[in-house]
Order: sequence, then C-alpha cells, then structure tokens
Amino acid sequence: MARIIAHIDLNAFFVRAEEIRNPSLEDKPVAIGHLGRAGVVSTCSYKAREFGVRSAMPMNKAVELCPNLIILPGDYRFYSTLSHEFKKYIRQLTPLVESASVDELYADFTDIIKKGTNVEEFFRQIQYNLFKNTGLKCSIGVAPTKFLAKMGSDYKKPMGLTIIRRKDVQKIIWPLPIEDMYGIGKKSAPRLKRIGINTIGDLAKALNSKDENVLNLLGKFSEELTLWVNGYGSDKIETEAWDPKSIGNSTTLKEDTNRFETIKDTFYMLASEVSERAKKEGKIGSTIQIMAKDTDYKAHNKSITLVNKTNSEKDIYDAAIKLYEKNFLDLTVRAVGVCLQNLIDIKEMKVQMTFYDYQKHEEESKTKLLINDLNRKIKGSPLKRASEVKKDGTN
DNA sequence: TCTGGGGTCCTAGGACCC
DNA sequence: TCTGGGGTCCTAGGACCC
Repeated sequence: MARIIAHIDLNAFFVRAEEIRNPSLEDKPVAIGHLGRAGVVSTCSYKAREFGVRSAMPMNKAVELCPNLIILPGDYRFYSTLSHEFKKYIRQLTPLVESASVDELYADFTDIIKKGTNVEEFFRQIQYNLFKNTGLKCSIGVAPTKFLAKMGSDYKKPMGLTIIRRKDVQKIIWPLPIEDMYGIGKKSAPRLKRIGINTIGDLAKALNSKDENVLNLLGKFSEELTLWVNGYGSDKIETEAWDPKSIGNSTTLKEDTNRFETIKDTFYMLASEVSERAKKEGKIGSTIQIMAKDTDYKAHNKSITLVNKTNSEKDIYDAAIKLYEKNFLDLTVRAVGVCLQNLIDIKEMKVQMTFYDYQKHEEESKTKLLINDLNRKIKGSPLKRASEVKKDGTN
C-alpha cells in the first residue's frame, strides 16, 4: 500500500531565523554570508531574489544586483537551535522522521492520518502550527515516495503545499524542465539536453525504453531514476541519527600562495579543527585526505591510509604535511583542506582491541604470513604446475 | 556568474590475495 | 613463462546536495 510521505522544507531558513529575532528585517533584501574575496550567498530573502540574488552567488555579484542588500554573517549556533525545535515539533506528530539537512526532513504520516481525513487540511494545519509555535515558514510536499515528496516541497514556495499521487506523476512531474529534477545537476542536465532530453517526461520515456545513450550517461543511477520518474522508489524513513563517514575542514586562503610556511600554519589550524570535531563525535579514522585548490579553482586530492586509526591533531597534521610536501610543493593554491575518513566509533575500536582480540589478530597475521610464504614456495614447484594442467583440462 | 564549505555516493584502475 | 576469475582495499576524481 502507498505510504504518506511528507518532505518539509524550511523557506529561506537562515534569513527567516534572523527575521524572528529582528522583525524589522521582514520584507527587506537580506543575504547571509560575507563580503570578502571568497564570500558567497548562503541564503537570501525572497525580496533579494526579486533582484536576481541566488544561493551560492558571489556576494559582490549579489551587491551589484541589489545595492541595498543587507548582509548578515550567519549565526549557525542560533540556526541549529531553531532547527532542533523544528524537528522536535514534527516528531511530536509522528515518530517516523528522517532529518535530511539543517532545514529539511522527511516524515511518514501513514499511520497518523485517519481514514476520511482531509489530507490537504491536515498538512495546512501543520504548516500553520509550526509557524505559530516557532515563527518558521515551510513548504510541504506529500507523496507516496521520498523523491516525489521532495519534488512536491520544491514545487511551490514559500508556504507551499503540493500533494502528488502516483497517478498524478505524468501530469505534475513530467512537464518540469530536466534541471528541476532532484539528482540531475549542472553537469548532467546539459548533457541530457544535448541528446534531446529537455523535460523529466523526456527522461522518463528514454529510461522506460532503455535508451542506451541515456543509460550510459547516467550509469547505475539510471536504475533508481527509472523508479523515481514512474512514481516508485524509496519510501523508507531512516530514523537513525546521522553518523558521519568523514569529517573535514577546508578554507580559502587570504591570497593565492605557494609559501610553505603559510600552508603549514593553515593545515595546523585545519587539523586542530578536524581533530576536535572527531573527538567530539567520538570518531577515529584511518584515512587522511588533503585537498589543494589551484588558481583555476580545480581541486586536487591526495590521501593516505594509516595502519592505525586516529583522531589526534598531530597524526592528522603530520600526514597532511607529508602528503602536501610530496605532491603540491610547487603549486600555487587558492584553498586547502583536510579530511579524516573511514571513521568508526572509538567504542568499536575498544571492543575490537580487547587483549584477546589483539592476540588473535597477531596470531592470524602470523598464520597469514606463513601461508603466503608457503604459496610463494609452491608457486615455482612442479606440484603447482601439475594442478594448473589439471585445471586447464577439466575446464 | 566567476565560483564557500560541509558532506555523500559512484566509478575506475591498480595492488594484492585466493 | 604465460595463463583465469573473483574479491577486497586503496587511491583519485567527479557528480550531486544543502
């Protein structure tokens, strides 16, 4: 049976948060971000959007478009508190809530909505109550799958409510331009257009007829997309708390440079931040990756996997510097970053490293060495050749 | 347009093992 | 000396999302 999945997306969340504590900002062109060499718009108000200001736009470009733009630096601690209030509010209505990011979530209302309920009224009430209780505005998409719910919350903003039934997919989703499709980004959209795929409907028809060009272009993802565009795909809400698989920090330097001392200082700062965050999350990781962005904005990555997992500032810093020295010493860089990967809980590590396990691990290693040694000896022996002859014969 | 910083997942080649 | 096939891990790069 089809489930009732809602995707709830806060409208211009960071700006709305600022308006809540300073109502005089309402209806004014506001952008969150900073006006520096690397400053971009993180979020902007609907008034600012009227001037053409958009997320991820360089801030100086935004100011060009909208000279009266009010720029605020962003108070992420405050936003985080409001984000928790938002999620807590929805969890009071249904336990099946999956956080998708700071300002959006999926929730399953299948078992909450009684037969005969007016679904539209039900979600309008949620939208209104959230606003009344927290001051936050949201758009809601309601559908049988997460993908359709997500498309629904995007369909009408702000304070939109879009209900998409499986039978409505061709009517509501298929006419949309291909770049509006969740999962198709700035690279794939033009590639698809070049082969005549301009709408989601075009994509659906190509996928349904197993068009080789489209399948090759999208790879494994095409299987998922085929479900999505036909009204199927995941409707499962993952209620588990987010468990990071990597923790990294990066920064754009004050100016492009190849001065190693500056780079080292920056890595020291970044390694400290990564170490601190990993410790706070109770995580250790074995792979350390560094990123160096050149003056053409192209990012280069190098990584190394250590024998022992770590989250120490020194280990992360040392590995980062070694990688940098080996690969990027001659590069003039715009930005650098460091990331700790292959994370596990420290708890798990402690379980793994009980004395018994450690001994067992050692024994296994020794056994493995012996076996390898034997294999090497056997390799050149008549026995091995005989076995191969037999294999050829029987195959 | 002239491009931040936080992530996830996928691909593909090579090393190494059985 | 050249020969298979399957699996895992490491590494680099790329696409996407907010």
